[in-house]
Amino acid sequence: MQTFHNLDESKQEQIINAGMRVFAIHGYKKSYMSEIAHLAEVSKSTLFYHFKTKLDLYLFLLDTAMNEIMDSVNDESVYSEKDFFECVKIATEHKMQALRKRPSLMKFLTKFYFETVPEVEPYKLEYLAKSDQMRSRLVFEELDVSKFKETVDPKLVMDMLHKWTEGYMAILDKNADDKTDQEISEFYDQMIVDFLNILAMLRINFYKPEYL
Amino acid sequence: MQTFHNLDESKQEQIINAGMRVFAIHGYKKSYMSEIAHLAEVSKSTLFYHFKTKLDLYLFLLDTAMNEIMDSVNDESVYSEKDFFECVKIATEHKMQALRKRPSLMKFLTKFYFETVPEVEPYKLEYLAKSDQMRSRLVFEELDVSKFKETVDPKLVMDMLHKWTEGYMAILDKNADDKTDQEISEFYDQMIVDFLNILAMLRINFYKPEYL
DNA sequence: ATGATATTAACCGAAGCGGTCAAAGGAGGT
DNA sequence: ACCTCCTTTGACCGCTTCGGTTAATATCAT
Repeated sequence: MQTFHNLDESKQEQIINAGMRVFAIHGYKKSYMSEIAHLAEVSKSTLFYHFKTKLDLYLFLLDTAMNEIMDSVNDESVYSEKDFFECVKIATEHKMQALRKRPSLMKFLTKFYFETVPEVEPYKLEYLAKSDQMRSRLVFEELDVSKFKETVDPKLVMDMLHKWTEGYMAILDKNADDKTDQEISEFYDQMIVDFLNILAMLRINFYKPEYL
Repeated sequence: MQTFHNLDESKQEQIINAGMRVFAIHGYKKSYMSEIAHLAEVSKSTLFYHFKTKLDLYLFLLDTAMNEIMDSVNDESVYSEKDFFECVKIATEHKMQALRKRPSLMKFLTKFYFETVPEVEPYKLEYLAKSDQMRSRLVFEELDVSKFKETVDPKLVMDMLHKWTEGYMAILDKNADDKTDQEISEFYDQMIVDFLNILAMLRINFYKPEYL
């Protein structure tokens, strides 16, 4: 693991992406070092050279994932904006950029959270502590919702947009296995376009006329 | 497989649900007969008594899944309604009922579609033929969209609702592994409630006043 | 009791897993 | 050219676990 950071950055990326992806899809136990090695286009021995055991690799990826997600979320620019749609727009674009860089990150962490194998159990506490530090979900509670018509429930709008993005991600997820990185990027681009269109449509119809 | 239909219906259900669920989560190769047996609360030998091989069981589940999905979708009641929101409402409730009965069905079929193991490859053609018979997605093209305001794009609304349900399903999916069937049912109930609320909200704000 | 059907624990050979090791590249200094 | 050090790899090993078999047992209608 010390030797790992001396590698070409591109090869590091390959191994990290391959590892997260395989662990994200199959979970700890049903992920095999041979599979990760194959996807990363290195030999299995190379993995064992840089990481002494499978668990070592897993924990390294876990650490990497948690650091990256915290870096991307703890950006102050999101918290300054108070207009509902502007804020949602900025936050989503942020999240999108992070996921675009490492598509399997979220799924990897979620899968970890639901792991039942005893090897990884001890590390969940640490994970919970770190994710508490992220106040991402609380951010929307202090938003200005006075611009909405009375017939609109802001919480429902929030939920609707959230589920929409989850759905988009899920659709990508199903098809991602045989997509190139290029195609996945284009998919995210299309997603942002669709999302902005929806935001615009909702804004026109949900805001009181005087705020348009 | 002939002996299987003589069993108590409840035990048949247990085995079908366990099988679809395990195959849906792990795919063909990484699903183990021992795992399915454990989840179905029978012994591994029992599975091999009713189904000669793992592939036999898989193909039986595939057949069952395709028949059930076709039965639920080919219901004429969906096609008669022409009002946008009414039609979406009916179609979604239909789908929901089917998934509620067998939560892993869709995921099982999707997973099958993306299988790469040579054993199941030959059966994909048959699957494609059958799914072509289902005209579910075409149904919305002849809907009456004249009631919408000019600022609303019906296609975008349709897409938004579709992604929303996909998102809800994806969220369930992530947590489903350690949920009881009872809890999953309640989850679907909540989903229907949320969905109807969203439909109502959209209808009020997207339809021209004279149609409310 | 008897025969047919349904279920299981114990078992088997083969495959595939995590992990090791000796040998071989490859980049740089001399 | 040679040696040195770091990196990579194919071949290999012991062990687990898989799909599948078998023989013994449980269940039940007649």
